[in-house]
Amino acid sequence: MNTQAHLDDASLLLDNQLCFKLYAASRAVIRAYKPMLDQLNLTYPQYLAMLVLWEWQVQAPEQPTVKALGERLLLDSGTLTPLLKRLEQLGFVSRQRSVRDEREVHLQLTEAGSQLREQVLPLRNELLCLHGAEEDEMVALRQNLAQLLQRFVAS
Amino acid sequence: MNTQAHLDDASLLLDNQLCFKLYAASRAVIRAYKPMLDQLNLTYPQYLAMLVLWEWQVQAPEQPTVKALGERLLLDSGTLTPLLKRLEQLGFVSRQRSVRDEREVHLQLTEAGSQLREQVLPLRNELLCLHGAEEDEMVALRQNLAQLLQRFVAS
DNA sequence: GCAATATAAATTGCACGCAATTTAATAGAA
DNA sequence: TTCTATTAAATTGCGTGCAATTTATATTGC
Repeated sequence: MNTQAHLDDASLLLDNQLCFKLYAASRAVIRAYKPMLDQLNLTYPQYLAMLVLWEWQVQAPEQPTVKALGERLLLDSGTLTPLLKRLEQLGFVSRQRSVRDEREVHLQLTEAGSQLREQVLPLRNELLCLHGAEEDEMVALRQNLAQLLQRFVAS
Repeated sequence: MNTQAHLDDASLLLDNQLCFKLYAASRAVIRAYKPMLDQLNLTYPQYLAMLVLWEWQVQAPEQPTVKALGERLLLDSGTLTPLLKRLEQLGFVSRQRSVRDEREVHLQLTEAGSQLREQVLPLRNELLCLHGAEEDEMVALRQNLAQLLQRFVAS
């Protein structure tokens, strides 16, 4: 019973765990988004999916498949299929089997889904204001996270 | 249909979203922990709960309640009750109603739960090595996250 | 002392995440 | 061509997260 020997090792203290800080911060930010997302009738991962679809509408000629969306969000079909069915039920997205390759499902924004974007910007600015988010600080953190993410995803 | 007006606004691009980076990085790190946690027979939030219990064993005279654990992990009884029942089934934790206040449930490490800690340190070092985590970088990121977390939890 | 309030866990219900499997369709090799 | 391997979604099962409610107990205000 040499418990004491381990007390000196602070590396397992919760407060020293980067992994917990990440986990807690991520959930805290999602929680902060909730009031805004409630107004849009979206959950947080649904919102992220919509961000990708709005972006795709502009940048790419063809609508993305479930796989392409999953690569962007780092999510698999086990998560995305039911999520997309809900977005379809909400009337924001339509899903259709590819004619060229019937394994694929293409995603298309409906008019309502497309127009939802207009509501996001003002709500999001309000949100950032509310939490006094500093632009500089956020840019720095984002870069740090990108680095970390790359390291861990690359693994 | 002034879609074009919004194209110029890059603030809604996924890659510019701090919230997505946080969310993705958090999941990536959890994924990286999985091989290690599989060896310990723990899920990630179960591991965080064990970290708190190991810490508590040393620092506080009395065993924590579910509420105290929840305050530390920022989780409520809806998440913790079933999680703790699983830790109990695994033989790592025992739960007992407080005698003084029967609303409370106190948590105690079993011998197996206490001993599990011995296995963590070497596994975790291996993990950090594997992903080439730089100590400096991690400290900086942790501080940034702590700041962000405080701002968003304080809200 | 006792009704009203507050508090701690537990429960319920729903939406993720993700591993593992299944289904359907395509691509590739012999 | 036909058999095999690969691929994209969907499905299944389990463990969170979290809002909302319920249950049981303790505290309070009168």
